[in-house]
Amino acid sequence: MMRHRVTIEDVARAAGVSRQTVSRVINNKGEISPPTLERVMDAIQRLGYRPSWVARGLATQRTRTLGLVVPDITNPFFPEVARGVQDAARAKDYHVFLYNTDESAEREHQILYSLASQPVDGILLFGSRIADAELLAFAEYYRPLVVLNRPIIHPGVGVVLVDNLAGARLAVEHFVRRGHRHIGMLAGPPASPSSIQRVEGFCCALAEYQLPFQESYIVPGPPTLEGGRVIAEQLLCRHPELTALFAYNDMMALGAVQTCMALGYRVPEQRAVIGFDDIWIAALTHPALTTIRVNKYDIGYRAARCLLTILEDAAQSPPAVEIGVELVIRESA
Amino acid sequence: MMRHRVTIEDVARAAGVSRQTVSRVINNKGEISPPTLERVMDAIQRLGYRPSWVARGLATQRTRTLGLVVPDITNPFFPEVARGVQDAARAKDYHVFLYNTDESAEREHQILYSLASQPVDGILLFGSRIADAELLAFAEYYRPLVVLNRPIIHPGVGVVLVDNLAGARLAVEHFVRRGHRHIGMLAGPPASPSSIQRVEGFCCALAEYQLPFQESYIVPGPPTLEGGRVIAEQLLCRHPELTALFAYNDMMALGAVQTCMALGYRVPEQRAVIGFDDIWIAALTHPALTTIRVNKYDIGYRAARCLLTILEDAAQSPPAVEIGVELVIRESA
DNA sequence: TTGAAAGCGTTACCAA
DNA sequence: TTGGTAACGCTTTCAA
Repeated sequence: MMRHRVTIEDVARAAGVSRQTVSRVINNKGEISPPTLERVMDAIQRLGYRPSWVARGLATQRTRTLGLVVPDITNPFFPEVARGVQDAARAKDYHVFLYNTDESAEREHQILYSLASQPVDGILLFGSRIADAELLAFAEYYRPLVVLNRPIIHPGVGVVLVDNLAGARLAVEHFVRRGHRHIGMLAGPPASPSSIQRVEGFCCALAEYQLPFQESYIVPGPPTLEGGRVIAEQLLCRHPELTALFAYNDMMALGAVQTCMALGYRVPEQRAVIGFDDIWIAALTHPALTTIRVNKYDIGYRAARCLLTILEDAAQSPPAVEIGVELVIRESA
Repeated sequence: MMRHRVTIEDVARAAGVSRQTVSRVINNKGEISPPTLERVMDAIQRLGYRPSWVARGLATQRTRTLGLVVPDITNPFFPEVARGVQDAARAKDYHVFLYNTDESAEREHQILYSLASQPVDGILLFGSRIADAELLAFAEYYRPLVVLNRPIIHPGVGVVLVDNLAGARLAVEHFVRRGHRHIGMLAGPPASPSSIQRVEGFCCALAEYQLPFQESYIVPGPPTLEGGRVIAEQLLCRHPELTALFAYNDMMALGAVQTCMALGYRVPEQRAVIGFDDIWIAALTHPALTTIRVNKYDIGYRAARCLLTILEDAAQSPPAVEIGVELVIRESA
């Protein structure tokens, strides 16, 4: 059986000093005479003492803990983001909790407020699906928070923005260069801000190049392989004139490619497809996917850095973190 | 600014009862008269009171928190595992911390002992790379722990075992059925128990079918696409007689397929490849990968269930969780 | 340079 | 059914 946890008290007794002195030693705070230091260190060593995170948390009101909220860690976009967060957190000796919302606004709400009951010093919210007003209300209620792709302006709230507009434009321009004029779009979840932004960028670019457009050239759907398949089929059957498809993300793009091939079109000769994100699989499929690359690790890393900055410098609200995008030309377009 | 956190004290005062009573209400413990209950509930509501996880943790010595340790969440094997863990944890209202060891025994050691300083009630250790003795020492030192693919027998330590031996045998049998006799293996990291087990199963099956064998038919390497490429090239160049390759995991298998094709072999006609794990990408590559499927979500889910059982029933050491495998025949073999 | 005492927000134990 | 008091393990503040 585990014997009584060794506490600061035990160490103090063993070293013949007060708890206070031990506390000073483990926190490198205040001056301590070498002999005392040595005795304390020795006692800590001997007893295998490890300060309790929880007790310390209660005393300081800080747990050195971050909450990372994503739609689904199984979505290939997020592991890299998470990794970036963890690396940044670890460098500052923070721990990170992980939560999945499953794209459900209700679940997200629930997680957010449960997080408020303390375990974390700050929250990273990626792929948020709750309404602006609700997010704002939460930001009001809660402590440090960093959100992805939601242009919220609020003290103590950090913002990470992916240049979705530029990305969509890049895709359209590439299609145009390849001689396409009729371009359809597989949009993502209607509640997803990044989908909304990509659609907007798409529309702008279309207008700019004076390309033909109908409302039904854009169809929303779940951001999955299956979603891509279904939407692409709808698009292609209803609009045979479409020769190019721009997808909200790579998974949908992959589904779209599959549908094209199933329908007997050669890709990219007869139907071209461009995705978004450049998840690692994009380079390995056949045909390899042309896509808009987003540095996912960077999103996580820089978002976490931003959060840590806010945490250490309470007053400051750092400027928005901007994440650039880039066109990666492979085979599908 | 956030005003003073509302505490149980505030609620008690507002409801005109003692803290104790409030505590009873939020924990559904003990009998409480309806009118009191109502007043307390009302006060909680009005004040927006949320019990502090940390204070509760200090008082109960339980944080309802799990630590999940994996080599790298970016490795496509682990997101699903993590998801399983999280779903199981969430069902019991536990939170989960995530850590990456980067396949480094030293880093793993560090994380494990840092976890011991409290934040978690129990640990899930997947893809461990530390030595048996060290793991045992830690199990001795530490609280509830569940490990993957390490046949550790120790009270309070749960074990999840993937049937790697059977998996390797399945692969070899399939090769044999397809007429292959000279089979090479791309082994994983030498320190990985699951790699060791897969190699062992491979050797046994080879012997059983009296297939030709040389030590150099098995070459270890990093469990990545690149690792697979390099090892496959070594194997194929040194042993042109090999017509079939069994890989430690799907990433290596994918690399092996690439090398085969780069070397001018057709897959599966001239060189066949079988992977392990059945990560989701395996079905999407060209050729699609024949592989040994492991239910990754299940690993996480059942491991977490096992840990929670130990936590709730301290004495009990549940039986090992066994995870079956299955051959998935696609195109690469 | 060191120590004593109070406090962080909750639960546990024992009375009332 | 309810309340008082003492933990839980640490840091902070103030003295010595």
